[in-house]
Amino acid sequence: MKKIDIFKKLRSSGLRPTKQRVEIAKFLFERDKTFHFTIESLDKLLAKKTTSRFALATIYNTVHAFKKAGHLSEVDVRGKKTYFDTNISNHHHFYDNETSELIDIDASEVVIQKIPKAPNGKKIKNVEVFINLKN
Amino acid sequence: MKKIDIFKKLRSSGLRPTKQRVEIAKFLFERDKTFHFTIESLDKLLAKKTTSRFALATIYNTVHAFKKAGHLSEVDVRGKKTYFDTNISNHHHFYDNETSELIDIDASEVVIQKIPKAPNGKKIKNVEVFINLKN
DNA sequence: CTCCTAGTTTATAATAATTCTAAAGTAAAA
DNA sequence: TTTTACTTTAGAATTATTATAAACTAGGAG
Repeated sequence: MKKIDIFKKLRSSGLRPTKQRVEIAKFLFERDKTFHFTIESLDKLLAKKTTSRFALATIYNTVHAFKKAGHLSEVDVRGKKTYFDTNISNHHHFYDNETSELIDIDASEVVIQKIPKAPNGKKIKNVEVFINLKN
Repeated sequence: MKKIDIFKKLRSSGLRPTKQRVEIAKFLFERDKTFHFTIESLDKLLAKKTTSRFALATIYNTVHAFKKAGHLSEVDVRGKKTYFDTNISNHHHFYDNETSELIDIDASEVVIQKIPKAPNGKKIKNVEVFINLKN
């Protein structure tokens, strides 16, 4: 994804393309594979990769802005830290407890044959399959 | 579950049946239906139900001891608080975002037809299905 | 191009959930 | 009954996250 596209992506979602947002967006979205991270890991990786310095609050702000705009999704993982995912399509996850690592599973890789009805007055928003791994 | 059984349950899992543990265990396990809670909600409910007072640290200690002994399970829910479940059998959950409420789904209610292989060198520990609800 | 304004970044403080600590208390073995 | 190891407790410490308020900046108005 080129810089011009990053600009478009930000603009179209009502986000001013500031220096910080562009740098973080480039880091997150200029990838072939999907990327999973926590704020902490992102902070460390950005510190290594770029010469700029980002306040932690900026990383929180930016990641949440991207999430709100639909450019990032949040993953349900047990634990204190919040995990984010650059893959925003409907999909599932492996979770490796040993390494605290998430791996995407394409929606087509999982077929559910039977599922219960939603309780009275409620509807099913989405179904997440979470496969815990061991060695 | 009678008091004597609570004693046995604690003893058999290497936990001294102290006053606090017995009271908390009675509150958690003397139920027909499974019970979902966070430390905060348990603390409030205990404060209402019993005359005794428990230090918050004791509730944390006790709940973790029960979990370690296999009497409670922990549920993956996105958010800051940790959810626990008195249902320790393999099962799934509905999650109502509006009310932050969990509802158990019996393992037999969900049939998965197709699932990907675990990555190289890893095995599947368990599969959790999490159904998000909306109104 | 320059000024203005609303949106942004930043360092730091505040909050929330949880864990740690060390002293006082208690269960159960000796 | 005494001893010892395990528990409880209040409060401090830690960790992740959010709020605050002052300094900064992008982009439009003139």
